[in-house]
Amino acid sequence: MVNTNTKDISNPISAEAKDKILSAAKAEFAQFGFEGARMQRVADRAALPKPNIHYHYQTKQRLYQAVLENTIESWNLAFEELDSEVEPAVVLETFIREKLRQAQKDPAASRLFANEMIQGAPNLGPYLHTEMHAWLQARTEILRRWMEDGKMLTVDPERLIFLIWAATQHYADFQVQVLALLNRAQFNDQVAEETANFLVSFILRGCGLTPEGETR
Amino acid sequence: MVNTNTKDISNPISAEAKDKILSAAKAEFAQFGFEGARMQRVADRAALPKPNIHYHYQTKQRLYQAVLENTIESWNLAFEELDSEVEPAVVLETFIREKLRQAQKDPAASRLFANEMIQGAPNLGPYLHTEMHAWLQARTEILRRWMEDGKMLTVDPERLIFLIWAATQHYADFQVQVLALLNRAQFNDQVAEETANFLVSFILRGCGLTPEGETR
DNA sequence: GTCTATAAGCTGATAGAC
DNA sequence: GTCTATCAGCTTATAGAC
Repeated sequence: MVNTNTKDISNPISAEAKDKILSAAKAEFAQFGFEGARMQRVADRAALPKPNIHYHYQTKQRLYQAVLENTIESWNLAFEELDSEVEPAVVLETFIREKLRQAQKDPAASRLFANEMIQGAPNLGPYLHTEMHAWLQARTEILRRWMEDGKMLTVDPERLIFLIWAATQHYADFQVQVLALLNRAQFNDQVAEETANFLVSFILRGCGLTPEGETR
Repeated sequence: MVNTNTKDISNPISAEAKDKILSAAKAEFAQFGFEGARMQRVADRAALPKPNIHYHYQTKQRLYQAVLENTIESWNLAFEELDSEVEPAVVLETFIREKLRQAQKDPAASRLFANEMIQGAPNLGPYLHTEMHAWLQARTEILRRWMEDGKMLTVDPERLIFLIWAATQHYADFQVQVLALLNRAQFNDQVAEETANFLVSFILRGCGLTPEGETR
């Protein structure tokens, strides 16, 4: 095996097919989970014959892992920001808005993880205890420092992160419920903006960080 | 069909078998979703031969709908409380603690709904637009009245409910992730208590309802 | 009502032509 | 690398004995 990268640069046509398959598989696994996913539907979504999928990824299990790795990659890229020296309110607001933006732009990624977690993380179990744990530790350390410095109220930092994750991912994972209950047809920019504004002001207030313009 | 109830009172033995099947099916559908669920695994979980499942519920689809209806029933029973004349802080605290208690006691119910929503609510679509919509309307009306009366800060009432749902259900749906990141082996009473205390004080503060003992 | 045996069709995966 | 044809095993569901 010469090249284990996601994209095989040596053959653009093959790389394009692999990307198309990966994207189709992501949607399929996100909606139905690993066991519920069908290779035929992946092929249909990618508009390719079924054997092509097996040619590029051999088995359903390998395809699933490729999708997971590919998604985690882009997932992590976006959230390194929460470690700056700027004001807590600004950092938290950026974090919340970015998470919500991802939930709107790529709900399939969120649903893919939700499915994997609901099933008990059979594939991402090790990841939770290593990279994700380390990521969380680094963020909570920053939060703890802010609390010690009196820059924000003292709250359980891990559970604060959990709440932000849950509250933002909810708009991807439960999108159909949210839209039905809000009488909206789609999760467009307006709904996203209203949601972001609510979440930012509500969560900042919970952290003792009075949103600007609010009188106390 | 004489008796369409969940429990067939006329035959206790049969009723017991149906309950055992329903409980097993709930666990299976909660973990794998409708398409990922296997009738053989349902039978194994119920410790019954597979044909018995089909004798009582005919098809996989009917079994799934029976599980959904059964779960919604017990789901709704617990949340009528949010319409009293007592203090907002008390009502919200009761609501949050009750939701979290359910997430701990019956995580399968939460995961079942999560799976159905992630898949786009193919079976609960109508329910979202009728009963659930009506339930939410009634609660947000109470919240709006409290806001008008100055009893709490003015925030988007629908999204406040969404946040409480998301934040509490997270501990059922993402339990494996939460436990891994908190370095805990199980979601026991202590973890639940710590979580409830965090959520209550954080969310009440977000609503402008200072938790008792907090200095501002 | 319960269970063993089995049918009919679907699903992941491959053989082999191009 | 891509596609048609196809296999082996699994999955839902039922037939029929008890």
